[in-house]
Amino acid sequence: MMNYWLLKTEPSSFSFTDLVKARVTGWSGVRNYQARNILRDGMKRGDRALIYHSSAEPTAVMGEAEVVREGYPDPTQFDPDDDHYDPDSPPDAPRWFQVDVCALRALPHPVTLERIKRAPKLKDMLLIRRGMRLSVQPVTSAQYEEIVKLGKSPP
DNA sequence: GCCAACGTTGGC
DNA sequence: GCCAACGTTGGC
Repeated sequence: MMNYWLLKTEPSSFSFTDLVKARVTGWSGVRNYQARNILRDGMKRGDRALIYHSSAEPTAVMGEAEVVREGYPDPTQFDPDDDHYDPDSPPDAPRWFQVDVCALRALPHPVTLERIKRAPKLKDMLLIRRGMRLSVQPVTSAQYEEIVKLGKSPP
């Protein structure tokens, strides 16, 4: 049973292009408990994820990725030189987790937030729920397929 | 456990 | 840069 997700990233720090270049990447730096629970318990090998650019021009789903390693402790929480260092995370019971993802393919036409808001089939996406800021969130298979379909044609 | 103050996210 | 809508922290 495959699950579907959406991962937000700010392209100024890590873009979908960076993911393509890196091939396999640890999705590190998530510091929200709800998102942590999804990374630790929800995401399974083979699951698919939409990669979304936030705080970008335009804000849009850029491409697809696959989960290639399930949740394990995010090493950046123990690195004092890292922006996401968490001195309160116990090494024997790490607080923050990450998965590894691999880029699958770019959408030929990135699906902008504006377009998502206009698509009737996408009206229930968590992404466009008011105040919904989760950086790791579930999507339904129908929502996932609709985004991929929209991404094949210009707006 | 309540809740005010504070910090963060993220669209605009 | 603004600010709404959160989430977190910490005094009580």
